[in-house]
Order: sequence, then C-alpha cells, then structure tokens
Amino acid sequence: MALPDKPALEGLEAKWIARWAESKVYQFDRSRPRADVFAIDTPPPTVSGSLHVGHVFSFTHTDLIARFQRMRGKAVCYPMGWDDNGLPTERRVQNYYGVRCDPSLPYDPAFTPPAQPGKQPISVSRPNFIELCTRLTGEDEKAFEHLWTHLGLSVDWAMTYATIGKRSQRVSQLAFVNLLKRGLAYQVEAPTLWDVDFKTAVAQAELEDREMPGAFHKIKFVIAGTDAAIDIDTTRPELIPACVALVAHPDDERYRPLFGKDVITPLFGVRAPVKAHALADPAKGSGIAMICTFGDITDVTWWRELSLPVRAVIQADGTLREVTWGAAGWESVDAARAQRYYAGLTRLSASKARAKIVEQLKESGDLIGDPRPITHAVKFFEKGDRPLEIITSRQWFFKTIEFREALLARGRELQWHPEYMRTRFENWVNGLNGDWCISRQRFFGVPFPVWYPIDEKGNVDHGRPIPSAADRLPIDPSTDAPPGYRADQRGVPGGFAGDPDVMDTWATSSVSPQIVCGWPDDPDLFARTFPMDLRPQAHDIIRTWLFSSVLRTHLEHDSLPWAHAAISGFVVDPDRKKMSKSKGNVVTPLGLLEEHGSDGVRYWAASGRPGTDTAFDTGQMRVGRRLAIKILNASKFALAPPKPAEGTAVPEPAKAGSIAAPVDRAMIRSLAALVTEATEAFETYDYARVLQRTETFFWRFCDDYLELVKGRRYGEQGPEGAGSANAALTAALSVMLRLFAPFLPFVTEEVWSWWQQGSIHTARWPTSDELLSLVTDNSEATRHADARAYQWATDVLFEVRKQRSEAKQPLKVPITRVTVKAEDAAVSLMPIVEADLKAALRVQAFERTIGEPREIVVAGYEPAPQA
RNA sequence: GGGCGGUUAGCUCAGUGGUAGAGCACCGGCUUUACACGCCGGCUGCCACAGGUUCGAAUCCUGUACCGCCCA
Repeated sequence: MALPDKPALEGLEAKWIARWAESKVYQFDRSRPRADVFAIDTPPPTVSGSLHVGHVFSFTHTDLIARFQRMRGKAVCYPMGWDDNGLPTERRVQNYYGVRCDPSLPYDPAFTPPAQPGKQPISVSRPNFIELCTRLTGEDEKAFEHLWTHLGLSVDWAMTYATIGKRSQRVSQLAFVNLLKRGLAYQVEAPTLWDVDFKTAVAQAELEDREMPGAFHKIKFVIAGTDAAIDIDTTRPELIPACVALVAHPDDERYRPLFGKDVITPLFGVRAPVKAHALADPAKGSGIAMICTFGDITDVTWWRELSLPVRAVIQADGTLREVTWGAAGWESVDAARAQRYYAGLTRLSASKARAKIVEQLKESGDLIGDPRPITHAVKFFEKGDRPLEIITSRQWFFKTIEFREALLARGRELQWHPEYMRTRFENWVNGLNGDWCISRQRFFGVPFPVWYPIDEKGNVDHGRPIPSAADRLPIDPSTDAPPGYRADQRGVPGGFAGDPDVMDTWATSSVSPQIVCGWPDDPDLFARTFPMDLRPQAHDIIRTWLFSSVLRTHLEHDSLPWAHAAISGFVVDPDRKKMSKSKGNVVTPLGLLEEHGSDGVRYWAASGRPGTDTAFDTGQMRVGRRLAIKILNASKFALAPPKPAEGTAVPEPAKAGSIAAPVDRAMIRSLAALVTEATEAFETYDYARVLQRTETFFWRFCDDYLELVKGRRYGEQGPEGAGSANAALTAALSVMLRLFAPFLPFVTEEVWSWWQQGSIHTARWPTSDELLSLVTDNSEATRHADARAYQWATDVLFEVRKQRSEAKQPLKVPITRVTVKAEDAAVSLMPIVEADLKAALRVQAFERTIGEPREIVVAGYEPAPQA
C-alpha cells in the first residue's frame, strides 16, 4: 500500500465507521470460553433525553477499556442499551405530539398525531400512547446510534437492547415472578412517597432534598382537662386536622410530665396523646412536634413505632379530602366547629390550605405571634415540581432492608475504580429506611405480570394476586387474560382485573446484566458472560442503578453482577460547577466531534481519570487533534522508503536482532519500559496515565530520536546503520500506534492500514518482549552504555539547539565547529553519536577535550553567502 | 450534622519522603523537503493555611479555610 502524499484527518471517521461495520471488527465472538471474555454492562442512555458532553466523556472511558481488552485478546461483549422506559419518555411524547394518556379510552387504530402539537392536549388510549412512545424512541435511538458510532465506540450493535423491548420485559417480569414466589416481592397498602403532579409512587432512591423557604408557626395546644397549653412549632399547620399525637424526646425535662396525657388540637378539637420518642429533636422549634398522617418520613416511623391511628387528609392529587367530623376516626370535642373550619380547607392544595388555616388560627387565637421564616430541606421527587406527600396506597415492594448486611458485603467484594466510591454505596445502604417501592402509576413501562380475582360482588381481591406462568412472559395484564380465565371475564364479577401499574424503570434496568447475558433463555451465552466483568457508570446513580443491580443479582443469582465498577466523574464548567443542562445543550456533541475530530474529543475525555470531575476544555480537544495530525505525519516519515528512489514501497517489519545501533537500542528499550508501565496502568483502569505517558514518549521520539536518525536512516553511515534505524523506526511506530489505538481509533487505524494487514483494533497489544527481541544485545553493561550514549546525544542536541536559538541562526546555516569539554566517560561516547549529531544539528566538526565542568560551545557558523 | 474527594505556573492537570513538572496560553527566533494543525528556545510557583513527624515534606499525621459531591 502507498503512503499518502499529504495525510489528513478529514474523512477518517466516515471511512472507518463504514469499514468497521462491514468487517464486524467489534462483533462479540460468543464461541469463546468465559475466561477469554470481557463483558461490559453498558449504561443504557435515556433516549428521550439528549446526549450531552457528559455522555461522550463517560462512554469514551468505557470504550478505552473495551478496546484495550480486545487487543489483549479478549472477546469483548460490549452491547448498547436504550433506556426508553418510563416517565421521561412519557413527558417527551406528551409535549412532542400534544397528547395525554387516558387509559379509559379504547384503542383507535386510525389515530395519527397532529403535525404540530395543539394548545389543548388530545386524549388518547393507552395502546395509542404506547405506540407514540415506541415511534418517538425509535427515532431517538437512530440519532443516538449515529453519535456513538461517530465517536468511535466499539460496540457490537447486533446486541443492542431496549429496556422496554420484549426481551427486557420478559427478563424483568420473570425476575419479578421469581421474587414473588420466594416472598421477596410483596404487595402492601402502606404509606408511600407520592408525587402529587405525576400522581405516582416514587422510591427513596428518587428523592432529593431541596432547600426551600418555609416558616415555623407556633401553635397552641390545650392540655386536656386543664386550662394550660403547650406551644408546638410546625412548618405544616395545614396538617393540624391530620394530627394524631404530639411527640418529644424521652429525656426532655420540659415535656416529661406530659407523657401519657392528652392534648386537644386547635380548631378541630381532636384528643391526641403526648408520646415520647428518641427521634424527636429537642433543639428543633419548641422541642415538641405534631405527628400527622403523614407530614414526612419521620411521621411514618412514629406512626408505626408508637402504634398511632391514621387520620389522612392529603389525597393523591395533593388536595385535602372531604371529612365528616364526628364520624369514626374523626372524633372531636366539638364536631360542628371542626366541620366549620375544615369546610374552608376542603379541596385546597396543601400550600393554599396552609394560608387558609393560618388565617383561621389567627382568628381563633391559636397562632402565637407571626410565622417565623426559615429555610429548610424539603423532600422532592427528583423530577418533580412540588414537595412530595406521603399517601397510603397499595404498592409492590422488593424486600431490601433485610439484606442490608449482605449488600454491604457485596459492596466490599466489588472492585471499585476509584476505590473511594465504595463509600457512596455504603452511605446509601446504611441510610435505607424501607423496602424498595417498585410500583409506578405510569403507562410506558414494564407491567406487573399479575392479575387479581374479582369476587361475586365486584370487588377486586388484591390479597390473591394471580401471577403469570413463567413460560408465557412477557405478558400485559391489561390485554392478556390470566390462566383459567377467558378474556371476556375482564372487569366483571367473578372475573379478573389486571394490575394497572408499571414497574419502576430501575426495576428493569437493574437486570441489565441478565438482559444482556441471555438469562435464562440462552444458558450458553449466560455461562460465557455472567457474572460480567465491568459496570461503568457515573457516580450520581450509585444509589439507583448500581445499588439496585447489586440487589437483584444478589437475590436472583447469589453473586455480584460484575467484578469491577468503574465510576466516571462529571464534566464541569471551568468554574467547577457541574455542566448545566442549558450549557451542556449549547455544545452539541456531534458539533464537537465535527469541529475537533472524534479522536480529538476522545483525547480530552481520556484525560479524566475514573471518579475525577473534569473541566470541559476545547483546548484539550485541539491538543488531541494536533496529536492525531502529528501521528499521521510522523508515521509517514517513519515509514518512508529508506531510499526514495525505491518508490513507495513500505518497509518490512523489523526482524529479531536487527536493531544494533546504541541510540536505536536505547530508544527501543525505553519504549519497552513504557509498554510495561502502560499495560499495568490500563489494567488498573488508569487509562489517563497510559495516554499521557505515551504522548510524552511519542513527542520526544519525534523531536529527538527522529531528528537524530534522519541522516543515518538514508544510508549516510552505511547500510548497517540505516538498517538498524529503519528497523527501530518501524518497530517503534508499530508499538506506539497500538498504544494509542484505544484512544485515537481513527488515526491509528488509518496509519495501520498503510502497511499492515487487518484492523489495529484486533491487533495484539504490544509487549516489552516483542521490542527487546529485536535488539542485538541486552546485557546489563550494554543497556547502561546505550542509555548513557542516548542521554549524552540528547544533552548535546539540546545545548547546541539552545545556542543556535540564542544566536538567532537559521537552522539551515551549518555550524562550523562545536567544542565539547566533559568528563572522560562522556567524551568517550562521542564516536558513537557524533555522526548522528552532525547530521541532526548541521555541525561540520566536533572538537573534544576531557575536563570539568562540562562545556559545550558552538564556536562558529558558516558565513551566509552575500545576497 | 456525618462522610468522600479536591486545593501545585494565568488556564487544564501530572507528581505518595530526596534539587518543583507537562501541555495550553504568553514572549523571542526559525519556511529544517514528515508535520506552520510545525520546529527551536525562553518566562512563569510561600505546591490553600497553621502546627507536627523526619536528616529531609507538595507527598505522612493533626487541625483550619475554601470548592465540589454524597448521606442524614
């Protein structure tokens, strides 16, 4: 193959993306045994979102490892998944098409969405809605795949899965049915974290604290049977009608006398006991708190541990329900008065009810002073807009809490990169306060493969769920009938009802290893890939994806899902802030790839070690691009035919023992040391070091070594010197290209194709042995002597260059004489390197004397010819 | 409130006990037949702060400050 006259980066992506796809270089060879396989549990990106630089950053890291392992000879199982399941897709579909899902409507096969979303959303049936979700995610997936291939991810696209796909549904439902059989999945009516806008349950893992303005309201509670009163500070006075008790710390002297007594709630006149519990914080407000049904998570704990009654007022849409005061459970010392006050609150949202009740409390004289503004942490659904409420409802749960110790042990068993990320996991596991709620009141998700019998009176019997048979999965209980029933028995007395909910998206993505590895339908694939080798992901989803995956595999397979977890950092602004959504979207990843080249962008991404937040820096991308160009040009030079007259033939690979010149041997040996270092660093996921060391070596190689051998390689010192130099050049180039290949897959593949067979990405990772076998003499004494000679040559090179630069002499002007004074050991090296130095520096003569200190002096330049 | 990381040149970052480093930026010089997306050279530092250990500390220990994050 010919060397290009003027090599360039332009067009390399398009050229190699097509050829790699054609030749299937990244195809997973599933005939290989487990020991030869490296399996990666790639994070499935949310296709309804947009890919941003953070994705490019972290997915590049995974690709570096995948490419390294492939070159080490592993069959790399590197799939891509699409997370199209769940709320983000529903929201996007609603906005994109201007529709909303109404599960009560029948399917309309003729429905087509309007070209432009209208002002009023169109109501569509659940099957129609799901069709739109599928359609839009299909388009999104294409755009994502285009970006990933453009970035050069070495994914086996034949293995792609989607979290809403048939196979994912089957695995997800099957795993659920297994846990149900073992009693590890259960359904219960219990207080649940609830988003009032989305009207869905959410899990602890989806919570976030937000600092919000609020106010302490000091409210008077009369002690029953006395005229005395105590003051309660609360931020949620609207929950006074839901108050079931007061609570203070058992050691709190101020309130100890009240324990066991009752108080009467203001406005509503409800008798409520005063209880003691260690979770009451004496320093918060007045030190005694209302327990309501339910104001926050602590209320739930108190309710459970103190065996308190339920008096819930907030309903699923976030408004206050209707209450008949005086009825059972709503007893009041003055029901008429309670009813009068409560009438003003009914059907108000929590925040409006708060304003209203404050007026009422002022009027009744039960509010002491003015509300005192504070800011406090309020729990939100991470995707929500209003504070979470706690609503009692029927939900499915996976048992989690009883496995706390086992999960911590799994966390210790897992190899984390970096190590300290394990702490995040442990913090989270130790802070778990309940089992994992997996029901979501959504539409586009994996349904629960469960039905319920309807009794003769038409009541749904949730106590006797009918799970699907495993071999029928996946099923949809809203269209399929349970075993032993006919389809027309749906919703009628004596018939059945399908579970209306879908699973938490993490309940599906947490079985991604099982989905990818073929569990349980392809035991051969499973045996070759599971447990997997690597889970790469960002640190913000340790508590969700990593945690839930470890839990699911622990429960299903009693093992870890993977041996290693590599946790990438975030991309941050130069001012250390997390790249904001708006900012991240301004720089489109595809634009970056086009502007700086995929190799350039990957170079920047590869500088971020695992766990380290990395500044978005187009300067580094430009540096990467320049490196790629330098590789093209240096390769062209290194591969140039030894005698230009011989045309365009590229040299043969170097043969054993063909490198004999001391300078060449020294260069090859230091490259061998680099290979050892790089391999070790890669094995410990320190890819950033591999790139940095290789780059430094390569640049020195170009600036010093290439310059030193420029004359010799063309035969100025005879055929032996030329042979050694050319053998060293090709051997070094071959190794450096392979070291760079995981980072700069396009430019290295291009250069490789000039003179090698096959793809560099399936070439053998370099070893120090392959380099050392090429040099003639590796005895201890020779190694030292060669290293000293090379060092001495570069010392002289630097010194003469410096003097030329200071003298402002053009490089083409020959230096007539350089005097060298140095210790004997150095001067005696001159015969070895003098010819190389003369050629590299355009020095006509060296004059050497023994003495110290060292002095290297340029004695004169050839006078410029008169113009 | 508890914890984890970080703080090194103007910027981005290497550097785990032995004379402070790289790239970018900046300044000066140079069209050298691989490369001007280049080459040669130069400038740049109380290694956040305060103590301690040590012959010796950017590096180990203690504390403080600030930045980011996790958990409660």
